[in-house]
Formats: sequence, structure tokens, C-alpha cells
Amino acid sequence: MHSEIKYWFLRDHKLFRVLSNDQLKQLCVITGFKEGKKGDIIYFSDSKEPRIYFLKKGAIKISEVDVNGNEITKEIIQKGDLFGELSLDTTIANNEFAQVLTNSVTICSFLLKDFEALMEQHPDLALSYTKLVGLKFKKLKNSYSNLVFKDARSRLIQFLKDWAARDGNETLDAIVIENYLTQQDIAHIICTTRQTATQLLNQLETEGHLKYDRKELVLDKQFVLQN
Amino acid sequence: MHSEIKYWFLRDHKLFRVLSNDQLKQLCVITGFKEGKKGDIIYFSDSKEPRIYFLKKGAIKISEVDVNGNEITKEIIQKGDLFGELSLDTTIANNEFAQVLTNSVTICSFLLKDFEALMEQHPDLALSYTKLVGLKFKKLKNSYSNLVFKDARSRLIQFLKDWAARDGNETLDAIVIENYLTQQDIAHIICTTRQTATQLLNQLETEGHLKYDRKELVLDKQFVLQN
DNA sequence: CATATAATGTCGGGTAAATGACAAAACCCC
DNA sequence: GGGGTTTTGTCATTTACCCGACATTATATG
Repeated sequence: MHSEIKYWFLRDHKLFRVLSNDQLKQLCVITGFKEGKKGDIIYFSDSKEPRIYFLKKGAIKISEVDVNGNEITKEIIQKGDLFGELSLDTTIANNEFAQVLTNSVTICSFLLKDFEALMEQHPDLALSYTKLVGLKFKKLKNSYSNLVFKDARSRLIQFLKDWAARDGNETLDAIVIENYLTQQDIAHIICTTRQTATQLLNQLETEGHLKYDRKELVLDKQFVLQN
Repeated sequence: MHSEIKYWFLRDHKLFRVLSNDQLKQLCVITGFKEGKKGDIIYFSDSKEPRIYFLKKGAIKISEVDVNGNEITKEIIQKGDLFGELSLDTTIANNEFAQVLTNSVTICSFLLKDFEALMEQHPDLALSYTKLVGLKFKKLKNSYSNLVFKDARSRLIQFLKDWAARDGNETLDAIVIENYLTQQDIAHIICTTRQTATQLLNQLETEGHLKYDRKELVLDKQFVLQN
């Protein structure tokens, strides 16, 4: 494959717009490509050679499992987003892993040190990247607050709204989302049990706010817009 | 005051080591100095002129209060640490504020945009800064996991260990911490109520693991080291 | 030193959500 | 299309923790 074809898509990411074609090519020389299918686990915590990953296609979750097997999902990564050792810190492993949610994904990755080197040469890139990490930081802060201040129902509603904003297709009076999450997945995201998530989803369905099935999720537009 | 005297202490921070004396001076021209006493509120996240703050002396907490008046403390900032609009993002509001915990503090601050400008000129600085934010990100991830996976007692113990590591003075068989936190403060940090925090502290005291009073906290060394 | 204010101690009742257990439905694939 | 597997639905029980209420003790302040 010509590297021209390989790396064109990085242009889609705001982060890389500041780079010249040559610099993109430079990064792509050190790029690894990878396809994945639903359920695949992409490890990065334990890796000797820390990497930054770019998700070209699909969706994955960043999760952690504790000693008792309980899982929480800290973040959903969508097409065009970055994940991996984003904190540029290679020290402590923290039990995180990435798992594919959609039927298939395409991932591109580069070595952390190469990326760092590129940032050294390119302050614009460094600054954009700093903002990207900062934004993720802020989002997590928000999840943390929600977890403490709000009950499971509110957290579910908040998540559904976020999901709709990210992934939804607007119709006349509804927002339709192609559903790649099980109720168990949703439970992990909003930090509750599968049973509670199921009950709450059915409750919202009974109230006429949404229609959930394994293929798609249809949200009432009123419901999404109102606070 | 000569700016030479004013800014020397920034040298203590790893972040600023990459800057030349001239650049430090440049930052210091735009620097505001401030003293504060216990209870003072230093900063609101909705400020018109977003700033980065450097804590020269003392300790402060970064908290958020929700509509019902419930408070959580997301972070304790110690001498030598940064706080403020660290995510470099001013779009999303998050109701954070910083409040002084110790009897007095000394703070230095600069405007976000000036700091950004400096990073543009200095990729090294941007890189170090990203690592700093990345570390905070990682710590928050850890708090998030703890909140979901562990009960209040475990979270309290974890916090006490962290506190001891940051602030403790080792004696023969104990670790002594000068106490600037009320039980209410501690409750906010571990995300529980004041009553629960009180009960748990007394429980740990009964078990012989610690001695808490308003002046100091003495932790049994065994207790801190184990697990 | 007296009094107000803040911080700590204690308890019982209430509740959101976890837990465990099982059934039904949907989906996969041989 | 049939058998296994995954996902969803439902319920009864339990529990950690919140909430309110009040007493007690420590600290600040005039």
C-alpha cells in the first residue's frame, strides 16, 4: 500500500492538520495498522513500548476490571479519536484495556516516543495535543461528578443524550442510533448493574421516551432536547 | 520587588526548567501575586479571564458544589503544584472552585493565553505540561475506579495512605501528619457524608490504626505499609 | 472568661441500588 | 431448523450508606 493512501485519513483529525505532508509521512513510516472485530481486546497498559492509537473506523471502549471481576467503562472511543498512553507517562500500569464494540474496527498506531519527537519539532501539534488531553480530563471530571451527585436514572439519561449527540441520526421527531451496546455495556458506562440498567431502560420505554432493541435505539427528540 | 526575586521559585517546578531566565521573566511580567488565608476562595472556573495558578505555599482543595449544595473535592493541591484552567478549555463549564485549607497560602498566577503563547514558542514546555495534566488525569481515573469498586472504608484508608505519602513525617513506628482537614473535608474527598467519615475514623481509631484530632493525625506505620 | 460558632459523636429509620436466582426471548451457527 | 449461547426481563432479599436530628466537645472571638 502506498503511504499516501495509508495516511490520508489522519488529515481528518484536527490534531494533524498542523503537520505538513512530509511530516505526516514521517509519522506514517512508524505507523502500524490493524483490523479488529467485535470483542477483540487491544492491550496497551502492559506494553513495553507504549503507543498512541488512532481509531480510523468503528468504536471501542476503555475499561477496567477489578479483582472481583467487576468492570467499569471509562470512555467510549469513536472514529477519529485517540487512545492509549495519552498521558505520555510510561510508569504505572493501571489495569486498563480497550475492547472493540462494533463489528469491525481499523486502528492505526505510532510509538509514543516518535510522537513526542514530532511534537518537539512542532509546537502547534504539542499545543493541540495538550488540549485534547485536557478535554478528556474535563470529561472524566464530569463523569466523576455525575457519579457522586446523580442517581442511576439521571446518569443513564445523561449518557443517552451524549450518545445521541455523538452517534445519532436525526429524523423528524426522533434521534436514531445504530446500537452496538448491550445493556450490560451501558451498565458499565453508567456504573451500575445490568439489572438496574435493564429496569431503567424499560422504565424510560414505558414512559414513551425511547425504544430500545438490539439493532437500534430510537430516542424521542423532545426527551433529548429537554434538560 | 525585583522580578528576579519574584520568580526564582518557579525554578523549583520541573515544568519551568526548560525555560530560559528571560522567558521566566517574560512570564513573570504578567504574573499576579496573592496571599490567602483559610477558607478563602481563590478561583472560579467560570472566570472571564482564565488563569493558571501556581501554589507557592500551603494547601488548597479543588471542589464542586451541585445545585443541592452537595460538595465533592476532586483534588488537593500542595505546595509546588499547579491548578486552574489546566485543561486549557474554556468552552465547557464545570462549577469548580479552589478554596484554601491551610492557615495561609501564597499563590502566583498567569493568564491562560500568555501561558499558551509561551507553549507555542516552547514545545518542551508543552510536552512537560501535557505530562503534568496527564498525571492528574491518571489520578482522577484512579479515584473514579475507587469510587465504583470500593466501599467508603476502603476509600478512606486509601486516602489516608496517600495523604501520609504526600504530607507525613515519619517517626519510629508512626507517621505524623499536620492536620489541616476537618472530617467534613475528608468526607468530601472520599465522596461520602460527614457522619460516615466520622464513624469510619473512630472505627479505625478503636482498631488502633490511627489517632485523629484537630491538630494532627498519627497513623500506625504498619497500617500504612500493609496492603 | 463567657458565649457564639464550628467540629465531632451517635443513633435510628429510610432507601437506592446491589445481589442472586431464574425464566424468557433473541441471536448465532452447524 | 434446532440446540447452544448470549442477552434481556423480573422479582424478592439484603445492605451500605444517606438523612435528619440532636448532644457533646473544641475552638474562635469579643
